[in-house]
Amino acid sequence: MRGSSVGEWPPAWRSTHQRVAVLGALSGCRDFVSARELHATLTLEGTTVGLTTVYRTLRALEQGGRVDVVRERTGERLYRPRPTDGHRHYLVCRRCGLSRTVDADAVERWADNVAAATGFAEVEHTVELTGICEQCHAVTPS
Amino acid sequence: MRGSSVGEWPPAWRSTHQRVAVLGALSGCRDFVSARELHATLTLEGTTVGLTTVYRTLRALEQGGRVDVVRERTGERLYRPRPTDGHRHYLVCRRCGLSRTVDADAVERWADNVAAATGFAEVEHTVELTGICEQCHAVTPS
DNA sequence: TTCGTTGCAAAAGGTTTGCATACCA
DNA sequence: TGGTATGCAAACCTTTTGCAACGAA
Repeated sequence: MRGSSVGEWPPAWRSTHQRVAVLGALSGCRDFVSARELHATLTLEGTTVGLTTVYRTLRALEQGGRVDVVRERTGERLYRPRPTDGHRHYLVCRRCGLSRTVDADAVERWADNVAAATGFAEVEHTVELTGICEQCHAVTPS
Repeated sequence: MRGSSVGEWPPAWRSTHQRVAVLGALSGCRDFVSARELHATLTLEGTTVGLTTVYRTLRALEQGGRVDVVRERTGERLYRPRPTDGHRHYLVCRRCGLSRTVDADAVERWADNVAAATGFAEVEHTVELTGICEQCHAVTPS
């Protein structure tokens, strides 16, 4: 979305072992994960972090534009570290969760045009693509 | 409003006064409404309908593809009757909720191309556009 | 009469908050 | 030391479900 400054989030961001752990675990994820999954992973690793802290950290990252967020059908939020600057769009497998970055220039251009044509200001867009990846589809086509 | 030639999703769809009321109230909405708002509206009108029934009716309409659904930032679902067949995309004002149908052929084509190029099956897409409408922006630019 | 539908209450599920404690800078 | 971060428990919100009563066909 437009207008999010990617630089520095909270004025004072302390480096605690919990935050480092959350960031580390998140970085290790290639696909989208929920706060609960992240918390479970950390716990299994032996890291002591509260679920609340995971939520708070993810929210801070989200506000800072450092992660991409999609919503499950249930409303649950799934997070993924943002590879580079600017936002990305993904195609996520509904079966296994595999995510794949897709080229979304066409959508970006379209969104810009809509913004210009409608008179709306501060137009932001969310695009979510889901499907069944080749592997999953091979196992159970329908 | 007219409800006779409605469609036929659930194998057996009984016409109860509650369902007629929900459909009527929903039809009267030009913009997106939540289940709670719909329920409140009906209650104010003097119609006795349970919140549960509103949810169930909306879910049935959603499954039958008779309403468009968007998600609030909070995760809350907002519904709007679908004008015609085929799904639509909207540009919604974050201040007043005003919604506007936008031409989304470009996005449809792009989604189809992505589906074809990635090997994913049953690709579905969700596109949500939000902004500040001209009126609201005139009142408080930022 | 039959069986889908309703509504209340309670559960579920995810996310946020209050508040006392712990700890980084 | 000062003020931020943490974590537990409880609160919140929206949505779903169990179940007995109801009512359309």
